[in-house]
Amino acid sequence: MNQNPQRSTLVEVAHAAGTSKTSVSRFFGDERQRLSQELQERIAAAAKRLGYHPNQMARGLKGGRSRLIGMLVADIRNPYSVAVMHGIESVCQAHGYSLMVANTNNDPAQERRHLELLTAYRVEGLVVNAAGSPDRELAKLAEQGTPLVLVDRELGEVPADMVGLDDARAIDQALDHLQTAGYGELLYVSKPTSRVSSRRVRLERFQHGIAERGLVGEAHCLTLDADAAELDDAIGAFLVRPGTAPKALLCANGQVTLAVTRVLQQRNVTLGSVGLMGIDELEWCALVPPGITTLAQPTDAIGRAAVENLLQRLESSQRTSPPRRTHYQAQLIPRGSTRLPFHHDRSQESP
Amino acid sequence: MNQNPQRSTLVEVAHAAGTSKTSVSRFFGDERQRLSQELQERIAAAAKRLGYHPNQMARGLKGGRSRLIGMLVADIRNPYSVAVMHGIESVCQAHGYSLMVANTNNDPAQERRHLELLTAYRVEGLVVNAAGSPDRELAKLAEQGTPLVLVDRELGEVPADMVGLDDARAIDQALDHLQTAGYGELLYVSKPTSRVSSRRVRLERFQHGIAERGLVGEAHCLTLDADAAELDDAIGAFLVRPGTAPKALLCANGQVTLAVTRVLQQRNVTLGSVGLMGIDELEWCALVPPGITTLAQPTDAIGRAAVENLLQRLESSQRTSPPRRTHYQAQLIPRGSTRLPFHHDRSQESP
DNA sequence: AACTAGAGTGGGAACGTTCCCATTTCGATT
DNA sequence: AATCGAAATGGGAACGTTCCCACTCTAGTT
Repeated sequence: MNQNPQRSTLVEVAHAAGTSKTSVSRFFGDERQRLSQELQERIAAAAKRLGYHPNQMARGLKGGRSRLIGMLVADIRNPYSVAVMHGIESVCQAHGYSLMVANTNNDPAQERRHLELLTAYRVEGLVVNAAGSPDRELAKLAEQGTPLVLVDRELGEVPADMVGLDDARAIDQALDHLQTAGYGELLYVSKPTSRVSSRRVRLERFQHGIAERGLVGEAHCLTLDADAAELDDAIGAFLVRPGTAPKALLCANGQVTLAVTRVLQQRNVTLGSVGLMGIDELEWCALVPPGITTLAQPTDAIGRAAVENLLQRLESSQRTSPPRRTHYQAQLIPRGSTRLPFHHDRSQESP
Repeated sequence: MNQNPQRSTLVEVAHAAGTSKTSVSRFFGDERQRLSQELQERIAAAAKRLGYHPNQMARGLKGGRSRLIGMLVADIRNPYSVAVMHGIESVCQAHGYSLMVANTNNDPAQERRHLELLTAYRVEGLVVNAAGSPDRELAKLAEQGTPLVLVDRELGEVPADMVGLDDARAIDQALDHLQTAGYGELLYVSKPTSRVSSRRVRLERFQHGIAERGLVGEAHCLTLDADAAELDDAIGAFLVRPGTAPKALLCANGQVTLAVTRVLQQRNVTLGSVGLMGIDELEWCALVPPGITTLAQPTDAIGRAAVENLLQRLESSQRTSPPRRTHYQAQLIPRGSTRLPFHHDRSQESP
């Protein structure tokens, strides 16, 4: 019919409805009550007929409100990140914000790039779960008035709210559980702590924790993707090391749990006789016999809390109040992988 | 220092650099070559000093190019969707586009809502992987000139490109594999086909396929979240049904595979003696002994193809050429779950 | 009868860009 | 010497909104 079905504008609707742009603007903004019933109907009809939808870009320009929340994710294929993102998204939506997600593939260069993009779209708030973390840029952003929330990891110099797991307590829970279950010699496996605060806290607490509890322990940090062989070697060495107490592996996060489980399986290790436990609950942990014990993070709560923090600063404009930290407790889900077979009873050692 | 560190604008930079907004615009657009070396340096310095970043909203307004690609995802927690999304994101990025993701939780109302939002931001193209699918709205969008790509599923009336798996061929591969492996009696488990074309194609091909091959078979569609009990019942009934040939289950997608595996494990079924196979490769499929046979989808390729399609239409402006369908082949990954134990040899039946 | 309040409406200037169209300068060509 | 073209720059009108500030009623108050 009409050869050029361009998107129509406010003015066109106004014209079609025989009124002014101001009234149409009021209709689509939140000021309908100011319009007479009759005018409202005319506008609604015209808008529908023309297939009009307000242009959010133009709105953002004038009003200064983009209604956009940005999120910087280190690795979108990590189930943890996705779960948190899910929580974030629902809160955003509930408050009329849209979420703009940028995946950085754990690459500082991409982080910087994406951060720039996000600010170019004038996101009103930013959730950051990044690796290398362009601190300087983030700090500048915060300074310019964009509220920031860090998820799972802090960044030393950046004054921002933080939401995450109570890492220290989680490690304590793990150690307590393993000790109670009868394991006495531990290997902690983590990705390199680099600049990720949660990894660092977990590692340190592990070191302290085993000392406090009189356990034998050792920690190993490695990049999983790079040297699969290294992980295999480390675990191999741990397993053959002569020792008196039952051995167990503690995995710093879900990705590590996956990698470690693969290695153990390849080595034909029976889970339980060698203990296995990981932070992060994954959908398959119950399926690998005899079930892998995990510490579940309340991912949804973490995501929600992140945005709620953001929105609070945004709306109450207590923008400059000091940074808050919110820490959630992990939930222990005990399964067979930390249950010693009978013959491994504490009082006896097999030859 | 400065009490009001507002974001600075083009004009401010121009002023600071002692030049006009046009030149600054040229500097940040792609027309630097038109500026003298000296002026370029002055602008760069001023911009840096003021911490200037172009406002993408304003750019979008004037130029009509939002540089935004939208994506409607039915379920962001589905690893398949995330994998596809990953492919999409990298191509977007490579071409200077940003991705705006909207998760619809399989809810038509949210789909509509989010679609509206996406168009409000004037996304230049749209990737759709939705459930209920507001066909009308999508059709209108397409009509208005926004390129559309459907992923994994088609929508009858919407004239749009489509990228996905060669579903029919995949089912054939599965049936061939199962038959060769010695299974003769099959149960196909799927979520309700409803309006999802890929599910429908797979189901129909299964029905035809077993007939063609002279296999005994049956299909069951159910919503996984709602009645976990129903799945258990269905599988139970299938397993006890008297039959002569070895039995196997075929799962229509990754979510089904997960649910089915849970049921089988709870029922203490040994995988292999009852065959199990699923579409979609999941990271844990190798870990559940003796390994679950899958048909892997080339998710990354699918995502990339989706955006490439979009960009082609966007840039070559062959906007009105007829819809294209791109189908990828699945890759069979054979594992223990479709390997019959010896005593199940074809020529004999156990008592 | 003049005044006020408020409800309903509209005009026009922003918002921060891009892009079309000048204008200036200067060396090269007629 | 007059003309031309190209290179380097700038002025100003859009883009589609919002929002401030009118303006016009009608009805109630003095």
